[in-house]
Amino acid sequence: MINNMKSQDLRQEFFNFFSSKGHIIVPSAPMVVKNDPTLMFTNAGMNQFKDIFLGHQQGENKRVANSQKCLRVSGKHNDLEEVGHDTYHHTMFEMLGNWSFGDYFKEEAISWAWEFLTEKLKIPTDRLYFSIFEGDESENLERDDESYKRWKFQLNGDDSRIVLGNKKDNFWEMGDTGPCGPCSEIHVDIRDDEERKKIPGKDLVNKGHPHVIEIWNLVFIQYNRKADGKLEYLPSKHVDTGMGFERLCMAIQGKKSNYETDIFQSIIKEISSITGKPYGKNEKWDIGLRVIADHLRAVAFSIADGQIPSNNKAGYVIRRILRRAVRYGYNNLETEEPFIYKLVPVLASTMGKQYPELESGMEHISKIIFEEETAFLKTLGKGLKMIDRMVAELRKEKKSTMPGKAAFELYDTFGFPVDLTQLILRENGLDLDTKGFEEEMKVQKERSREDAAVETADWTIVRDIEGTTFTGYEKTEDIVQITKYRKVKVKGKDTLQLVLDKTPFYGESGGQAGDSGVLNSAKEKIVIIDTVKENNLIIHLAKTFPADPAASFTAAVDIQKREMTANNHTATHLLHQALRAVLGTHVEQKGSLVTADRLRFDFSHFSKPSREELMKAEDMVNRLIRENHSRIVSDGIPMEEAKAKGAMALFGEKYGDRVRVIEFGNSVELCGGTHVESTGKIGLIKIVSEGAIAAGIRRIEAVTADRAMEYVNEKIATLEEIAALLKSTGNVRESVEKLISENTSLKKTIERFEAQSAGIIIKDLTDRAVNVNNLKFISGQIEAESPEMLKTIAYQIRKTEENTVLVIGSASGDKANLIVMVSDNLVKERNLNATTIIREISGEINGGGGGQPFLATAGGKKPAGIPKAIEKALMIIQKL
RNA sequence: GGGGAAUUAGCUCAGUUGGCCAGAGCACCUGCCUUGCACGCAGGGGGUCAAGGGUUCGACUCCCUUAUUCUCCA
Repeated sequence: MINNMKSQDLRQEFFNFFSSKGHIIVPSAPMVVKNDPTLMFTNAGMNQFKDIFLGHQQGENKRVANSQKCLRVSGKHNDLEEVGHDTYHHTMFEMLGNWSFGDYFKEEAISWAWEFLTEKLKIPTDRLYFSIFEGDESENLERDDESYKRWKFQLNGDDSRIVLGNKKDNFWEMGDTGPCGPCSEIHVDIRDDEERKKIPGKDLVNKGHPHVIEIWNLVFIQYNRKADGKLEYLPSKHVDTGMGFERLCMAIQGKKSNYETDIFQSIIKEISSITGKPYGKNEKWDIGLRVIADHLRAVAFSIADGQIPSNNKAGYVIRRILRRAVRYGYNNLETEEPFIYKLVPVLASTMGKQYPELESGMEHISKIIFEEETAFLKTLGKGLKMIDRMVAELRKEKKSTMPGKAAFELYDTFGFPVDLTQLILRENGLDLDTKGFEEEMKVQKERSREDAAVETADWTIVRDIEGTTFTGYEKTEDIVQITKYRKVKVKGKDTLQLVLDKTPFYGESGGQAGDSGVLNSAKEKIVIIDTVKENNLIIHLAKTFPADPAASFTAAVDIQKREMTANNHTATHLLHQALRAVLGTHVEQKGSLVTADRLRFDFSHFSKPSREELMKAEDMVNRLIRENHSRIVSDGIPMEEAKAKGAMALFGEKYGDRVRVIEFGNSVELCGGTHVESTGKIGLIKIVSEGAIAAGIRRIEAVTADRAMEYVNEKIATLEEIAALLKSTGNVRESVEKLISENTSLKKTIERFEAQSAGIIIKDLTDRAVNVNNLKFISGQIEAESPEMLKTIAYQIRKTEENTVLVIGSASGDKANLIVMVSDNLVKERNLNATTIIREISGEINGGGGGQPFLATAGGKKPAGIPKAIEKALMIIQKL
């Protein structure tokens, strides 16, 4: 069956085949899911058609086929830590599929699968096995005889290649409820003839043998599972098939491993040439090569879909995958420099034809990977230093096990992978307390979970009305009634939540802060601090509970705050447009916060925008403001129409949803927020700051309208004040520069003078030195500007005089300072100690102090005691 | 959203229960040596120890607040 068809041709063959059977070939949906909160990544071909199966939406075409890029990093059959150790697990893979939405069913699906595999691709029938659902008594489900008959027909009446499968293997369900049905799998046996003679392939189906594998699953959706667990027939039946592309290539190209197909070999060859580690020579190298080849695909595709590695959610998953690749490079292939980014062009040339986003985004993808690699290698380097120190310490203490806590600290705080820690320990003949590590990990997880916990009381229902109507687009004041309320305890703090039948209050969402305001009834006034959104429910956070919840209220939004917020929100849209114009269309919104006071806009961009670029963007927004573009709102239009208008930034919306589009001139965005009527109202925008928040993501903060004026005026006022202070009428900068250079030279002059005056004092003091008990005793009260002066003198004398004890004091206001210096030779030879001396004498100035044997200081509140303290010191020396 | 860590010269980093007036390498400047590709030697300049507050005789070191960056968990 060795066919040697290239992967690209094989994929095309699939499209051609199903195209000839009346299917429309659709492009792959993004691998990174933006509009389904239950899913971060596309993990199966059917994801993008979920709504059609659920009956929420009609498909445009009844017959569709495609190749879907998928990512799986967790789940029962896939653990990230396993990828690369075997020859068939992947994080990212392609799923070929053909779909029927209420059109053809089992007969066609089976006969086409047969035709494609055995006639088009010429896979010998004696290598194929077909499983069908055997039925299940507990569900009262019968054997899938339709499929059985059809396969038997294809096999010319020979049913020896048909295998019965149980509910676990051959009954597919989307979730606990929803569409489901029997499925029929096609398995292929790619073992050598010799092995095939020993054990029949039929015995190995679904037994986890790496060379007797499922390659195509045909799912026949004919039931709907209801909430009570019962099954009912669907009015229209669907076909959902999925064929693992990498496996298919392996079978057709006569390889024993997915990684030996041309899909991966081009990448692996490139890694080999960079690292000098060929594939197939050494198991350790092979694992590294496989891991990197696999992860490169996952990471590159994610970045192409706009998901940059970051420190949470989907971005964190991508970061972990990339770091795992770096780790294996470092461990198994001895790479110490970034190199994965160099592989992007090879990947783009292998897969770019089918996935053009790889080619167009090549430079961007490389850059992001390079930065991430560099950052992680730096982290590793730091960790290695730390672990070396820890190993040395363990050795010194003659311990053989590193505590789990230490390894956890390395991991948790410094991001140093545990497996590396373990490896290094092993190389040094040490162990790791893995149990302790796991325990620390558990504590960390619990802490995070606890934080998320909230205590929620049940709703008190006032009126039995479902949901809330938002009237805030048209009004800022409305007559409303309370439908329910409750108390919620978050981290020990009570908040009071009110839900209204309708409300002009905007609930925090889409980055825009919630409204505040008041609810007034005939008898009382309730202050609303904030408004939030929980799913589609608008919840008002109140300061007090109403005494009479059944009363009718006038809800009034804080208009000033609302208007200021609207200024900032519209300005955010204009800024987005301007950044795309100035920096390029790779700029995409990654987050946004709009409050009354300011706006914050996060966007994807790989380098720091220059001052000029920022000014250009700001200028453009100000121009758009002056051009006074009017707001055009299209509410409740279908997603497709919004896209046709050129709407940017698709977040959280599901395919087929009704959406709201806001337009100002050429700015078109999907947005549920509140905006100004025309851009002129904003008046002015000023960018206040710009910085990085993650690799490849920048953040801009800006102010508008009154706040922008305040900002500008403040800056001007400061400048004017400085000019006034400098009495500079012309160039303030020159004046400041002059001032600075003068200042430094003055500082030096002072230093010189201080040294000089210290010199005079020192001379004076040394002149009055007395010989006591075989040593030189220097003492006196001096006038010092600061305690620092005493120190300077003491260090100076220490340098010039030997065999000396110095005791000097100075007074500044009502504070007294003392310093005692003992020459090094006296410390050594006669065991003198400045600290003991100062302790004994500092009582005289009502203070205390300490220091080292050669130098000690003390401070106190009785300057009059200085002479007495010095006297006492002399007595101590005399008594020696 | 929560936890941990870091921030010291232009750059990369040391700085040990709070105390020898804050150090190294690279870079920079001056001089010497020398035809070389990290030259060598001698000397020198450069620090609000992230910012602000507190404790102390004394804080880079301890405590609090803020900012920025890294990192783990959700």
